[in-house]
Amino acid sequence: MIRRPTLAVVAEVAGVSLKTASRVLNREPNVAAATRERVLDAAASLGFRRNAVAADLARGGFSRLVGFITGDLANEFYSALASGIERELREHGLQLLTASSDEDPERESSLTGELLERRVGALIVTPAGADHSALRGEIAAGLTVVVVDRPAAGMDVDTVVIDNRGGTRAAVEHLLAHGHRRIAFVGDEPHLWTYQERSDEFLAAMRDAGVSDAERWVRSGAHSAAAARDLVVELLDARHGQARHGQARHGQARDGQAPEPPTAVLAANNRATVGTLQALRDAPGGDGVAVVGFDDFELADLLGITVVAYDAVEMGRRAAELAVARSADPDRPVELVVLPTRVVARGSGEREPR
Amino acid sequence: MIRRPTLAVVAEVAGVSLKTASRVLNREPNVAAATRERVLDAAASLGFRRNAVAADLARGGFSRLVGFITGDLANEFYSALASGIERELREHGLQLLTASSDEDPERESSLTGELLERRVGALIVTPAGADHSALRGEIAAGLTVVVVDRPAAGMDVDTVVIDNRGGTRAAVEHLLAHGHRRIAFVGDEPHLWTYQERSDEFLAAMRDAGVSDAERWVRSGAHSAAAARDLVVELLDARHGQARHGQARHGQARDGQAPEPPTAVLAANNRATVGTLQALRDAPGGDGVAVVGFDDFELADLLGITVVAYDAVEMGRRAAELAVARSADPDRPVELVVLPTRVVARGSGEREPR
DNA sequence: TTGTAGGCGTTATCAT
DNA sequence: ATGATAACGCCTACAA
Repeated sequence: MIRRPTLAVVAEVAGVSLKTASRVLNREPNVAAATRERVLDAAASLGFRRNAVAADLARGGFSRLVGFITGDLANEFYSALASGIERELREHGLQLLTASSDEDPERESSLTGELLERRVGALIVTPAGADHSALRGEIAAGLTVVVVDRPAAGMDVDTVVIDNRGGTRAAVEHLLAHGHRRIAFVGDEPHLWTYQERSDEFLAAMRDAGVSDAERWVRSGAHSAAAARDLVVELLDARHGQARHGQARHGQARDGQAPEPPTAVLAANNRATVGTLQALRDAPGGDGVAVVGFDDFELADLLGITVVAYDAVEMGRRAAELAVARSADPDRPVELVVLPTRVVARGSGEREPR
Repeated sequence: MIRRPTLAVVAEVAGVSLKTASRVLNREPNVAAATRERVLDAAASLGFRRNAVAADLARGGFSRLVGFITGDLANEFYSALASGIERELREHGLQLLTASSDEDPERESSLTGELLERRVGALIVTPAGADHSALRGEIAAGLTVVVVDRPAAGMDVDTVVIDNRGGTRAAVEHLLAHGHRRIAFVGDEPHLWTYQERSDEFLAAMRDAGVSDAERWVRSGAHSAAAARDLVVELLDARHGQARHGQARHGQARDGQAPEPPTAVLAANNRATVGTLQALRDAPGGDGVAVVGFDDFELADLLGITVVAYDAVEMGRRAAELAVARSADPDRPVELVVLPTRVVARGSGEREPR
């Protein structure tokens, strides 16, 4: 195991000083063409490879690495983000360091620590917890932080999100336009920002359409497809309808009001969509119910599922872009990027109510 | 933008030498308890964070980073790999640096270079090209390389693959057991190792079952769902059958033989599966055709698709494990890990031929 | 255009 | 148990 040649060796072989060799290999100006040649030849013949570790240390401050802390890399949404981030970073000569928090705030903060030890120039985060005290200190100390997907409460940092409200409203209006009034909303955990945005706007849109008691059909807890499936099965069961569900906040039956099953479902995330489809397949009274899902997914096309789609790769790219911009100019105003969504009609959302 | 406190500062505040502070923070033995306390206090109060860049440089040789060069991070298979890799690396205090080659050999080699500059301790690669001359030199120089998914031709390195032949044979036998004899094989690009393994074994299994002319139903080029769809539509069109397809190597019609459409399709990768399903939905004569897909996917369950499944996250984990093991002992024998596959019956593969 | 000196923040060696 | 001192490989001044 021979040691790699260093810049000093290259310089010696080329018969120049270390600094001159450095200049050549960094494409700095003010080097005679002949000298450049000699250095390049020497480097090539030695198989020289600059040591980015040493370079970063010498330069001081941050390394040319950017950290990405995600909920779970195996999740297609996060990996799409990672893909967009990596692509953009490369344009700027930066490398991506990824770490999965498993949506665990504690793990998130320990990962943050590890990445900071690596002196990442920026941290791109899909915040798991609500407490970002650790990060706040770092930001004050000059760390660039960009959050994606959900804003970080109480932290004034660059943020990239999608237009959750716009997408939700478009979905609701799409269903309303096809004649639906009894529309159910099946969402993830209520504490998630995206849940709140989407459910709030769902209710607002319904209210604007003259449906004032849409709360009856709002359900949360669809963190997995299985949970979503159960929620929808229950919704479809007209005999119990809304009253049975555990979440008193939303599910209250109004006295004397006939429980009616929804004719359409707005599934507020991709797992909810899958669960909803399972429920519609399995439960009596499931067919004919319209579905619009938030988040596009690969087979939505084949399945004919109407969705609210957006570009996750672009989201990642924009986040990386913000990270780079802020690193270059720490004083620039904080930016909030809101990416558009669009309804992609594929059949499931265009069924008329029976 | 204040500079971070260094170990020297911590030592000074604690009233000890730099080396002692270092010992404490690295949990080295031979430090008096009282001294340890003082150093820990100083570090905490200063908000000290070790600089991994400097540490790696001082230690010399490799950094505590591992590189992963993948075809496309946005692809769910690769991101599953990345997830498994990252999880395993973390156990060993290593961090993951990811880079996407877009399956472009040229890009793969430039990424390799960038990662090597970062002095990664190991490189985990899903090899895109056939030429790995650059890597070979590095391996000779002591770099740990592990390849995943496909072996690297002409390089004797640790490898993790799935049992492509076993999975293929199981799928074929599954279909044979349900009465199919006219089974089509729809695969990716012929130059891919996985294609070769799967198509070879397909033919062997068919031959073993007494079907000697299964080549008639072998198709390649299903790199995208759309391409796969076209291939299957053509296969189903009994009037032209196999003769029409451009790939003379496989598709030759035998003179005087009646063209018969297949009663079952073995889709050799997940995109091929999607395309096949689209074709069966759209083309006349498509329904009733049995399908088994290689690679499991999220909605296979909902769609009732029988697949050859395996654990991609585990694949990544094993690769990382090998990388760690070899870094620790460069002289250990090269290992080839073959992960098992299993047929998951969900309906589409159990249809009897009409 | 080229070179010299000093330092980046650790870890390793070898004393004490 | 502790500490001085020299690497590690490069870059940034600042000369020449």
